Amino acid sequence: MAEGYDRYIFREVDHFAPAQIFDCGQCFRWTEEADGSWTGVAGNCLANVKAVPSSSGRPGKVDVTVEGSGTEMFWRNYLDLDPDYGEMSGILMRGEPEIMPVACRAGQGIRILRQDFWEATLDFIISQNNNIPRIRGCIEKLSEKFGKPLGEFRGEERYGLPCPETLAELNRSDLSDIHLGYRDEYIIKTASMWLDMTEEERSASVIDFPGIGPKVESCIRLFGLHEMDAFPIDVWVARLMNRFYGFDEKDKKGMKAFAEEKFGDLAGLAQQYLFYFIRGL
DNA sequence: CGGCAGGCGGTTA
DNA sequence: TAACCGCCTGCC
Repeated sequence: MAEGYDRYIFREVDHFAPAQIFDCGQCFRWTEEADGSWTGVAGNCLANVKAVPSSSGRPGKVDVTVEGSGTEMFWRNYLDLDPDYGEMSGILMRGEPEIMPVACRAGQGIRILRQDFWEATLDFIISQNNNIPRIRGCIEKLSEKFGKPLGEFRGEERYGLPCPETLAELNRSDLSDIHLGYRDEYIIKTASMWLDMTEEERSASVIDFPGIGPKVESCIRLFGLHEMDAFPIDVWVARLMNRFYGFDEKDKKGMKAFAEEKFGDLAGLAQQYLFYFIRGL
């Protein structure tokens, strides 16, 4: 290993499966290495994360190797290592006896990352009318072209996500080689609006940014503001709600009310278990 | 080539 | 308020 890396070992962690956390649609910048560890970018910090299981079902360790400025506290917070996911999934299982226990067991290594508000905003505007591999490609290309170089990890240079100041200055033609389609306009407008607002104004009016409707807003609230009661309904969740609970796939209102009643404060976590479960079927 | 997936914005009644 | 369609790219 090269010099200049910091390494943090978090002990006694259970409910932590990188493949579930980084590949369940909440983030787009993490990729799996041949050894089963995951490398990715959060904020302007580059890291490699590895789960180290211990014997016979005891809580294991999370091994984080960092290139950049992220502190131990930053990564503990970003990976959401403090909340008791066993307790939270237990509450969800007891509240809904039909499909939730199965979904919770299938995705018991899921945690909801505490991502940056701007990062979630940019990512989920790009996610509209789009699929995960293409979203990942767009965000990588955007970062390579307009983001800050963060250093190399295992021979590959990585870049931070472009800041709103940079994107607000661009024309649509600057973004044409990223292949964002009509979303390029939303990104530029949102970036310039972002700069004129306080943090309170931004979080109070997420849905007023161009390119953000109810679904994208819910994603930004859940993943960028860690509002655990937000319940994003994408096509997969709508299909699941139809298949297992008999909702009409267009009845988003009914689904929201159901989620609020059954899952309450933990609806967002419930959504992640359900999303992970239905995608695996 | 056509069909389709994906979520928002705008228009219509 | 709901119903509908266009937007853009990539994959089948």
